[in-house]
Amino acid sequence: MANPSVEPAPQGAGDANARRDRPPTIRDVAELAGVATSTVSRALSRPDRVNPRTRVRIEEAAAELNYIPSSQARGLSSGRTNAVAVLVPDITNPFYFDIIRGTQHQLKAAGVTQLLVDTEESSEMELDALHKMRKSADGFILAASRLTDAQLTEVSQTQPLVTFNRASTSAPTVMIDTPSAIIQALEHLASLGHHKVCYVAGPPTSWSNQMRWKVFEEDATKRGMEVHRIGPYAPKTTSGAAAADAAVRTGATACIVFNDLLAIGMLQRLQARGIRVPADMSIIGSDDIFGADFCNPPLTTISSPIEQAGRVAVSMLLAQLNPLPGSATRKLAVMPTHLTVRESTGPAPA
Amino acid sequence: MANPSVEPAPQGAGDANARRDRPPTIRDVAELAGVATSTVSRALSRPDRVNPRTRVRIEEAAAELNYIPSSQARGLSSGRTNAVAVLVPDITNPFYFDIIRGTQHQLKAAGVTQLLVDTEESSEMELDALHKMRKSADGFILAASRLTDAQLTEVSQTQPLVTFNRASTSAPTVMIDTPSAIIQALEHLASLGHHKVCYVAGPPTSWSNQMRWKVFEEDATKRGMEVHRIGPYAPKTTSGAAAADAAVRTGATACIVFNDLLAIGMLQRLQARGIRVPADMSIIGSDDIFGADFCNPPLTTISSPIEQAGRVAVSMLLAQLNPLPGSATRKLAVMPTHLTVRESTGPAPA
DNA sequence: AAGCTTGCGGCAAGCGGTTGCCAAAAGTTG
DNA sequence: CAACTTTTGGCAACCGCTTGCCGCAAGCTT
Repeated sequence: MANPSVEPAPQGAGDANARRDRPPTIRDVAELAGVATSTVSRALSRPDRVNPRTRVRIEEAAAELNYIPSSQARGLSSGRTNAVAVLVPDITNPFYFDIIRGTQHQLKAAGVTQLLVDTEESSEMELDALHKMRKSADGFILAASRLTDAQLTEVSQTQPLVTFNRASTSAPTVMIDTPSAIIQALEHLASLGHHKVCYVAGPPTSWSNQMRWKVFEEDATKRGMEVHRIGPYAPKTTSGAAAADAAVRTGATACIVFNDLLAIGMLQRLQARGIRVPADMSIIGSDDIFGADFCNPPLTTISSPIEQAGRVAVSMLLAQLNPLPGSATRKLAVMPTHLTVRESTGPAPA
Repeated sequence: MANPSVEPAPQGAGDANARRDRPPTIRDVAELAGVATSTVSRALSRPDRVNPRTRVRIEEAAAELNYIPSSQARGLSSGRTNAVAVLVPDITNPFYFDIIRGTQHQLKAAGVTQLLVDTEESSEMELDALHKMRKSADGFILAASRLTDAQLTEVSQTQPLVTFNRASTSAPTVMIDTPSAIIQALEHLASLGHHKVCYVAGPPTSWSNQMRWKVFEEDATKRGMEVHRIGPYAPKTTSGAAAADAAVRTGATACIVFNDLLAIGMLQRLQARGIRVPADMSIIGSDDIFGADFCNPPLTTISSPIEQAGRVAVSMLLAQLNPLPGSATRKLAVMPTHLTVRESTGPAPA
């Protein structure tokens, strides 16, 4: 049981850290530096509150002991956890991966821990997580929240949160500019001579699904197109087959699909059925997820800066958590979108 | 200072929770139940330690107040955080998404929080995270660790961890059975008449990359094949172009590629250059990630139960954290693999 | 040089739980 | 019914860190 690190260090203080078996606490540092724990605490959190000389001494002591403050203890007294929970409806969906990537990146930069939660497309689970974790997270990022407006409002009164792709009057929101994207997509289809278009709907509880449909209908009607709508479908490639079959039956020559996952699923089914894309039917997806560029044919899709959106969401949340006196907190960020034309769209069949 | 919760509830106890502004603490529960906080604590953690009647009373009080113990405070005294950190080299890589999915799922089932960390393929960041988070996580799962054996050994002495896809004598490991998979793949290629094969290498620090190459070389040589090796390449689709070009230059008719990401990148490049897959060259990937089934052509690949591997990793870690008297902790889990033949492999060109 | 401002750092009271220890209560036994 | 054992539950001391309050000493003013 002889712990080799018990041996006194020959001389260099560099390896003094290994001396204790138990992780060093603030008290150890205080003792080593010859000050009170409170001073150590301040030296580490508000450095300008202590004399530079003392601070240096403390920092050296801390470094020597290899001291790391316990986030738990810190959280206990400060009431903050230094963690943010990110709630996504489906961790399986590459779209959310991109979001997670963005949030993770930005949170890490801010030294905040990310708590990832998969709500499995269920508003109950979402609510439950929001409730259970209210003590363990300083704030929440709700990606594509399934909550009702009322629920959202209620929750946002208790805890800081920002929603993503879900409009809310009560909480800051970052949104993907779907409307203009849908219009771009319809413009593109119109220019290719399509007259009969179909919207392939995603989850009914998805706010962005509703928005997309609304704009789609309005704009397509305005253009005098024949408008169809099918769905709802689960936003997964596996739902693509059913969607593809239904889409074909509508007689539309082009589809704008709720998201890329579904669109890719449709692509596969259409190919299996010998329906050529884009010769027989054009397909436009949404999100430009991983895979959209190398599927077959490569998917024309509405590109959104998803990862960046994740970053912005974090910034907004952090701004809310640590309000800067000067700047008012931004309540809404709209991320620009554009249509990425690849090979799944082409001229309408004659 | 009148505490509103002192008012007796009219009758229904259901909405009593909304009464206090501050989240209820164990003290509130104790007061409501008319017992000491210690009793509440025990009633909630070791129910058999208190009288059933008292326990029921406490449970009711807790429910009424909507009490949720603070994991922070609990952790402070118990020394546990109820969180597990999962370290992945690159959160961008779909392969790790699958792992994360698995760990997330299993951790959630166990009521443990997942702390996700992207180490950016750097052993320093990995070490750093391991160090910085030793207080905030009860254990670690290292996916495809970039650490040296020595580092791994050292770290594993301080904190509970399990490695994934990284052999280790010091820590429990879950591995993908790469060797047999590579052999299957070579068998497949041999049966298609390929004689010149090329291994497209991934990151040199990746242990599984080394293993794959080792087995590849051995087995291909045994079969009397002409063996090539190119690389290393970053495991990203964008590295695929360079890899494809290099692969073509070797004169090999088939490649086994470090992973699907790289393989898909190669596919794209080969197509762009007019080199037909599989007519001119066969490609075999590894991991069967999202996208491997719908790229063009669909990728023949080594399928691994990645998500399940994540789950197993969690189980092993949790077993380590809460050792059951009876069962010895498993030190190694090997996940079976199989070759999924799709359309990127075909007969060797004449 | 005396009086005053200001900066620095210590004291101690929490933050919300857990847990060892012990006394009171309840149950057993002869 | 007394003596003894077993439960049950309260007291209080932490866990590691933060922070309001306050005293001291150094720096400044006149």
